[in-house]
Formats: sequence, structure tokens, C-alpha cells
Amino acid sequence: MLNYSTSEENYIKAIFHLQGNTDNVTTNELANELKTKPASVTDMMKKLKTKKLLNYQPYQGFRLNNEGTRVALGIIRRHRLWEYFLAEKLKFTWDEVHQVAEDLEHVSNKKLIDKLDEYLGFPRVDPHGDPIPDANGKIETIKKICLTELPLNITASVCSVSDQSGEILELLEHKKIALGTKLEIKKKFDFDNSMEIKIRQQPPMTISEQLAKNIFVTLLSNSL
Amino acid sequence: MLNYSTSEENYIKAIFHLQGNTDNVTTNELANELKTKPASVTDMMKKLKTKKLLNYQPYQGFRLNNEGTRVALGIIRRHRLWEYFLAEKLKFTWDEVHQVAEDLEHVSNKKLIDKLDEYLGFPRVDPHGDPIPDANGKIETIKKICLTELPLNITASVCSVSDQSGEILELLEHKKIALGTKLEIKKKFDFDNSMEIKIRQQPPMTISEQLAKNIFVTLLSNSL
DNA sequence: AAATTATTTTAGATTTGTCTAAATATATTT
DNA sequence: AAATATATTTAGACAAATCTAAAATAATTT
Repeated sequence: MLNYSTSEENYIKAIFHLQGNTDNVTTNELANELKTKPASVTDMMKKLKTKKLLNYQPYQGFRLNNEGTRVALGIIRRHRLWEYFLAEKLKFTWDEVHQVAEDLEHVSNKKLIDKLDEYLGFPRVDPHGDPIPDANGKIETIKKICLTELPLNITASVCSVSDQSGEILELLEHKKIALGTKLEIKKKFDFDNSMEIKIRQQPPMTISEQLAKNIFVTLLSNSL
Repeated sequence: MLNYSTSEENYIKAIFHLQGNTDNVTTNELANELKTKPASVTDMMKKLKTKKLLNYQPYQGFRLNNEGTRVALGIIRRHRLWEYFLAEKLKFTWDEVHQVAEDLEHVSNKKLIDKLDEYLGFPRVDPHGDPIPDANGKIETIKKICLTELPLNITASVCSVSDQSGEILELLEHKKIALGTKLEIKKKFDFDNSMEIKIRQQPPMTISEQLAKNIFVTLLSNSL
């Protein structure tokens, strides 16, 4: 259980988020993600390769290996637990938690994080609906679908919102849509792709295509 | 409200703790406190002087100026609020909180700290009995005296313990002495400087000079 | 397939924070 | 007050993380 610098951790986390199941991450992609220069990325990739956290051959891009993935999941665990703490206990809003957690995540004291996890009641998802890895690095795969993909009359639970701007939060608050809100689609209108949705004990309401595109839900069969 | 690096903050904090009301802090003192080398201290003092946080003339030692003190109190506020959080909410023991707070204190987001303060109920002292500066940097001066200085039959409240080892904590736990415990001295024995103390609703007990020297109390007139 | 374009790497510089060893200033002895 | 000892500073080096500019490699176009 070595410790890694804040900078190393930021690179590891960014690679984790960029690498899909198939292709390698490229130097430019990572430089762009981290708002740094390609030369800096190459330097760090050499370093992380000697630390055996990733596979890297010059000009061929890179991927985290098992150890790198383990480290990444540790960082993500810390990040999401702090996000949960900030939102749940300190009453930060959705759009504020990420930035603050960016700093807190680098305090890598295992006992601190495991006690925080316990204090929070072992939450399974962060305030954006993303799953929190457990103390062993296990992470649930939650089948998120965009609200635009949800079939009619199927109840689903709001699990995340991709846009985190103040504007969307204002709108969601007005419409009483929050994380965990259970809803179903009653009608879709081809004219403007707006839809009428129903939340239990509330009258039906209409939401725009633009809003629906930013809302993600999980089907309640594999509920949270 | 500039931001300072972790290293700068550690120097500022250490100077704050070393500087009394009169004399300057010396290079060697600070090097010893921070377990670094005198040359490194000189380098940093030059830097902090250009940042206008302290007074420093070569060979004459240094002191924080008003701005430096303000910065130091901000760091101490963060440190002690996290200590309180760790002990109170996450159930860390006395001897564990300091080390973890050393890392957390460098996350310098004002909103985070002010919300944490509110969440904790605006605590006035940390788990070691040291006062927590408020959001404006105001700090209470608590008149701590060593238990060995407490007059007979005067009730006082335990406010801090200088030694933070596991051994002393074990002993204090056994004797049911905790922070906030109210006690008075009934007898002092010149032979070995041991003393008999009384805690309300408990039989009198004897404690050694060595233990008494490590316990600090506040008189209840200027109570916590 | 040759030429052009885009991407990636290398080489060398910079900043921050640290160190060792040597030089300088201050304090203490005799 | 001169000699010795201690404390402090300077000079120069090093590692981490970054950058710019140039070189090398790969991909694309004609």
C-alpha cells in the first residue's frame, strides 16, 4: 500500500475515467483532460510505468493494469465518500461537492476513510448517483439509462444528472425532481420530443427533451 | 486571501506555536520542531518575508506579523475543527486525531470549514482542550493550569493532557478521567508529591506526580 | 509511395522545497 | 579581547512536476 502524490493520483484517476473497456488512452486525450501539456503526460507515464501501475509503450497509449486500477478505485472511493459527506452532512449542493472533494480525496488515510464510510452508513452511491467502491475496492455496476431511453409506464429512479449547473438544479428543484425520485413516462410527443412524466402523488408534468437528456435513471428491478 | 502551500503552512503553524509573547523564534528551534535542516528554514524565512507574513532580519530570528498570525489562526482553526470532527463523529481516540488532522488542515476551502464548524455546533475547544479560533480568527484564551498548581478544594475541569501516548490514555480511562471531568484536590503528600483527588459521585483516588504533571485544568469560574 | 499533417517524445529550462558543505556571523570562554 | 564554540546563512546540488521548442514517429492525404 504505497502512497502516491497528488499529481500522480490525478493522472491515475483521469486515466481510469478515460479508458473504456477496449482502447488505450492517448497522450493528447489525457493532456486535454488534465489541462496540461502532452510533454508532461509523457513524463508522468514513464514514472507510473516504472511504478508498475500501467502498461505503456512509447507512441502506443496506455492503460491501467490491475494494480493501477486498484489504486484508482481507492481514490474514487475517497472522492465519492467525501462528496456524500459534503452533501448529506454539510448540506452542500450537488454542483459544489465535486470541487471540494477534489482536494479531500488526496488525504489517503485508510482508517479515516473506513471510519467515514461507517459514519455515513456505508452509502452505495454518491450525490451524483455514481457508485462508491467499498473498502475492498469492489464497485457496483449500476445500469444507468438516459430518461429519453426509458420505455413508457416503467417506473425508474433518478440516479444522476449530467449537467451540474445552477440552472438545471433550479429547474429540478422547481419540478420536485431529486436523486432517488421515482417516476414513469406517461406520454412522449414526437413534435418536440417533450414528455409527460408522473411522480407518485403528484399531477403529471411535462419536461423538455433538453432536460430529459440530462437526467439518468435506474430501473427499479435492479434498484439502488 | 491568498493560498499557501502545505510546506509554507507547516512553517507558519510551527512559528506560531514556538513564538511566545516576547522573544523571536530562532532558526535552529524551528528546524528542530519541523525535523528539517537550518538551511531549509533560512530559505523558507526569506520566502515568507517576501510574502509579508513575518519579520525577519538575518541572524535575528523571526516572528509572525499580523497577517502571518491571521494565516496561522486559519490553519489552527482547520486543524482543531477536524480534530473535533474525528473524535466526536468518527470516534477516533485522542492520540489518533492529531496525525490525521495534520493532513486535513491543508484543505483550505473557507466554505467547507465554516460549514463544518456549523455542523459540529461551533465547538469552542478541540479534543485536547485547546480553543478553536472562530471564522474571524478570534480565539479564546483559556487559563490552563497544571493539576500540580491547583489549590486544595477548588473544583476544576480537565481541559488537556500534554502526553498523548497510549499508556497515559489507558491510565486515564481506568481512572475515569476524561476531558471535561470536574475534580478537586483533597490532599497533597509531600513524600512523593502524589495527591488524592475527588470526582463527584466517585470515591477519592490517588494519582502520581508524574500523572498530575501531564493533566491540565481550567478553573470553573472561567469555565468552558 | 511520397509528402504533408498530427501526435508523441526528447532535450533542456523553471519553480518549489529540500539537502550538504563551506563561509560568515554571533555568543561564550578563558 | 582573543580564541573557541555555536548558530546562521550562502552556494551549489538534487528531485518532483511542470513547461517550451525541437526532434522523432505515426497517420493521413494526394
